[in-house]
Amino acid sequence: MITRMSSLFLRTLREDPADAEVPSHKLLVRAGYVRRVAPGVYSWLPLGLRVLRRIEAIVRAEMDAMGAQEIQFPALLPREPYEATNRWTEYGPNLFRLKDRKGGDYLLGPTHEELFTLTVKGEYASYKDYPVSLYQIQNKYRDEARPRAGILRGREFLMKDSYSFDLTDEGLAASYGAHRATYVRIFDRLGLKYVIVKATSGAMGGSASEEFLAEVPIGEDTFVRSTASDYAANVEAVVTTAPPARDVADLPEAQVHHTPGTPTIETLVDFLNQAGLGREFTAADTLKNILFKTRKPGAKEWELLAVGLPGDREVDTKRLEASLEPAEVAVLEEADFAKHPFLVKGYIGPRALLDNGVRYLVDPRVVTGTAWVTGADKGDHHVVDLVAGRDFTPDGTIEAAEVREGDPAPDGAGTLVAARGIEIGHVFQLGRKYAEALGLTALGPDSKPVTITMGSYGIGVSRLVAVIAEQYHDAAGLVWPRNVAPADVHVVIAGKEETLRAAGEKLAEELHAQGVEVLLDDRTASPGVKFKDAELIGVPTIVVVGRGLANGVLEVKDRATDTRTEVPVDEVAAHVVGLVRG
RNA sequence: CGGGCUGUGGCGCAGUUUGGUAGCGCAUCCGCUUUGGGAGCGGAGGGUCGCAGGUUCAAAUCCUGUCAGCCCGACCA
Repeated sequence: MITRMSSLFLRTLREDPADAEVPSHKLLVRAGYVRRVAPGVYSWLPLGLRVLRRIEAIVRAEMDAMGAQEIQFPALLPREPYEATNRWTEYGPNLFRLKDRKGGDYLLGPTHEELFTLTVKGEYASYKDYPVSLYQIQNKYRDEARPRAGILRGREFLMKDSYSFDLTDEGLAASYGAHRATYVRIFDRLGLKYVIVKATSGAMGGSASEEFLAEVPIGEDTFVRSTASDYAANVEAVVTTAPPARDVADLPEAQVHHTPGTPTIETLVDFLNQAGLGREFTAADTLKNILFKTRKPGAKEWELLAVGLPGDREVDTKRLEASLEPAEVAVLEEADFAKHPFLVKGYIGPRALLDNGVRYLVDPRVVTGTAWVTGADKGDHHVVDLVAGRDFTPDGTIEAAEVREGDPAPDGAGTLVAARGIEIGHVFQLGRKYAEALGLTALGPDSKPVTITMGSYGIGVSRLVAVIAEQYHDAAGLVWPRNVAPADVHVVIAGKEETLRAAGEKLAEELHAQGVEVLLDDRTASPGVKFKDAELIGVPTIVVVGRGLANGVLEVKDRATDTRTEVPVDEVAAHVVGLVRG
């Protein structure tokens, strides 16, 4: 196809839109790919729609190749199925709800687990029907509290979601593996730089969950990876490397010291180092005990929880919550301290906690044989050389301490560094939650019902347009990878002479005849305008039909490297076809 | 939900402090010139200044209220 810019529905902007912050948002708007309609809601203009469709086609091709079957549900859904799984209420304010003229409740689907499950239930009844994987590529709706960054995080977005249905856990594992491999192929074809991180499976009780994170500086997810291996994980999933336990036999006795005016770790360390104890203390030698309260789902009563951490580490709330899920966590309030006089703020030690039956979990670094400076359970007193496994035995360990750059990687190779990413895909062994809630079973060979086990897998298709733009742009504009570019080649007629126009038209026809998608700039604008637009739009190959024509050559530019090659006119078509076909 | 900032032609902004005929750049249209890096000159169209109420002879400007947007955080994934 030849797309003529003289008639293309396109208006590029010279200036960045005021509401755009991140590069992809600025460039996609400036280059005329998308336009904002409402917060988090965007229109796709012709060039943008082409990129979206090309990404969608790659996703579809790979999903089909793995044997998943495409179906399509409505975006407008009735309340009932979501009532059955409790998500009508559980999903909270992020759910777009609406009423029909009769007052009936509807919603705009945020995900479609219920519909997929019910549909399979409606069609399949025998074990012989399984396994099966279904997918759709469909708009999703979430009333995000704060949409941002253009199409990177919208309230309407295009998502590929698929679900696998298996009879057995082994089957689910295989379906999960197949999806994961397919995702790798999709993201590789899209040219993305990404990592696969372990994700917490959350309250849904799934056994395995991984996120595909595209590495972009403006990403909203922080993850860590190893300097020496391909280990990468969400901060919530990092497992602390614990030192080996030590023999407690030769360790000095614990001693209580009067430590006036030391309610914080900093003041304590300063005090100890001036107390003449014959050694140097650091914050990492102290054990601080932080009080929380937790409540199990459905329970009324809060339960006390103390977390013991090396004094140089803060609690990472997300890691703490992930470790305690599905229970709720809250910090202890003044009133709670008042109720438990044995908790001496600033001087809480393991003994009072354990003596009073408070659940006490410690950082994995607190292994048997480690000696600590910690609270002595009365004001202005600390105990030195309190040894784990000898003087106190915690109820267990917990991953609650912050992860820091330089910490050893859990796989033993290298240290951790932080990076930013944005989620582009998620694979998740859902298990039987939805099948149980909605009664999806198959009759086995013994005529007994078997509850189906499910996997759920998502790819943010529209988000990928922005993510690719984030990874592929420069100061002048977008730089699309060939697989997703809105055209294969951008032919610029750089001048007004009829000979230039004729040569440009002829080249476009030749390329078109060979199946190359051509964007032809046949406008009357000045060459400078056309060059700027070509760079903004970001088609990977630009052919300039200009002053070189007098010498029988055209200029072929590579958008990414700015390499310019002069090619004889009658060889240009073949040259470009060679580039496009790679 | 908390904090900060902002609402003025299609887009980007000035004007608000100190009330007095609504302005600039880009884009659009017409004419002439120009054509290898977002052209020049001349002309033109287009805005009830987010909305409501108030103060005033007079409000984009001051006051009250309200709505919306953006950014940071919380939340979500």
